[in-house]
Amino acid sequence: MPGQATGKERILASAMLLFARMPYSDTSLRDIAAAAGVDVAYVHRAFGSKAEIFRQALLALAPLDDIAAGDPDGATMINRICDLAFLRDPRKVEDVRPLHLLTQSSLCSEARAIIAQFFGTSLALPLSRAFGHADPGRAHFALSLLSGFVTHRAIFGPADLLAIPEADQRQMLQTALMNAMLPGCSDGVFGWRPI
Amino acid sequence: MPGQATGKERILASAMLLFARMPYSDTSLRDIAAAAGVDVAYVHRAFGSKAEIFRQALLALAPLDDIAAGDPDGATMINRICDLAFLRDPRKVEDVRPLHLLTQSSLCSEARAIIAQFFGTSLALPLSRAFGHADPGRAHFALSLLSGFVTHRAIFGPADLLAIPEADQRQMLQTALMNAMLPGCSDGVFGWRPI
DNA sequence: CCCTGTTGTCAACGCTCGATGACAGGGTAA
DNA sequence: TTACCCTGTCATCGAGCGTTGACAACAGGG
Repeated sequence: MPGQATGKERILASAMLLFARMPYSDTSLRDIAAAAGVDVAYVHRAFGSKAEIFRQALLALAPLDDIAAGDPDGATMINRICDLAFLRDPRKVEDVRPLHLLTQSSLCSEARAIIAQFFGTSLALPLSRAFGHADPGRAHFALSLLSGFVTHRAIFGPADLLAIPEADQRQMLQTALMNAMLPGCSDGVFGWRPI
Repeated sequence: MPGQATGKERILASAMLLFARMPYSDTSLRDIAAAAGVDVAYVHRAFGSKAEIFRQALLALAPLDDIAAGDPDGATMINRICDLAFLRDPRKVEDVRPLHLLTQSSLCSEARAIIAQFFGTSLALPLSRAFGHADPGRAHFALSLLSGFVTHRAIFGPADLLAIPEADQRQMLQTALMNAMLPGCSDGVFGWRPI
């Protein structure tokens, strides 16, 4: 945490980091306070409640809205979505991938509505549109595979999976998402070829 | 809970139900005790610890060991694994799918090790073997997609996804897993044809 | 100067949690 | 009968949680 930032900023940065690293219920205000170098009471005082801190940490990830910019085709869209699973956060908050903050707390009731809305409007909708609105359910299906991959890798981190070079992991994920979106995986509608 | 069953049995049945419905950390021994109609102390006394109850609930609900019975080929193995996501519990414990118990608590640190071991030894290993040990990382990759689908559908339940007939959902999932396991998805090594 | 708001600390509250020690009934075997 | 385990209850413990009230330091404006 940079010492130059104000306490509130340090709290939010710490919250983003910790909420992306462990689920909502496992992240205590005392942990956040310790990481930000302030008192527990001030963490609560500055934001009002724990749920509000989480909400603001989620909103701070807002740049994900740009994902549908330029009305991309299916392959491009999937490529961008895969970025969320592999690219680090633009603010370079350590090793936090943007999607981690969504998946880590997906089981938490306070966060569920926000996350569900994000998946629906910011991801599934543009993804479905990029494939010609073929079948909106298919977009949700593909995204469920994506979030599973992100969660599984982050939580369990099976050695066998991590042994695969990241470029190959990404290739596998892209293929899986593309196949999920295309009813027939071998027709190469968008010039796509399975590996 | 049937009144004829012994206390220990009622506790385990309640634990299976509750652990599959909400994450480990949100499920208290007091909830389980109330559902089983016994005292909190006995829940702990009868099993030793909360983690042990969870472990036994896991073992009881998903007879995952049978999944590799008969040394099945890849397609059969994937078919059986999909059962975990769609079939109800054999004991007909309400609407609980076996995999729910695994995915609901996957984010909880206390349950993580237990679940990780389950995924590794009871699922990934036999799945990998069914495909000729080709690439153990690929099995973990496929399983991550599976758990993502189960979790996503259970937690968010997007209307567009639920609108797809269950048989079609299953077909999509099977295809996705098969494609994930096969480096080339169109060669039909096991007589498999994409939808 | 005083007044006021922001930033922050300290100590503590009430609550829920998992876990324990003491103990009671009831069946069984010696 | 006596001894013993299994089943089960009651009261309680210590720890961690989110939250709150009281208050200190410090700034800026009148």
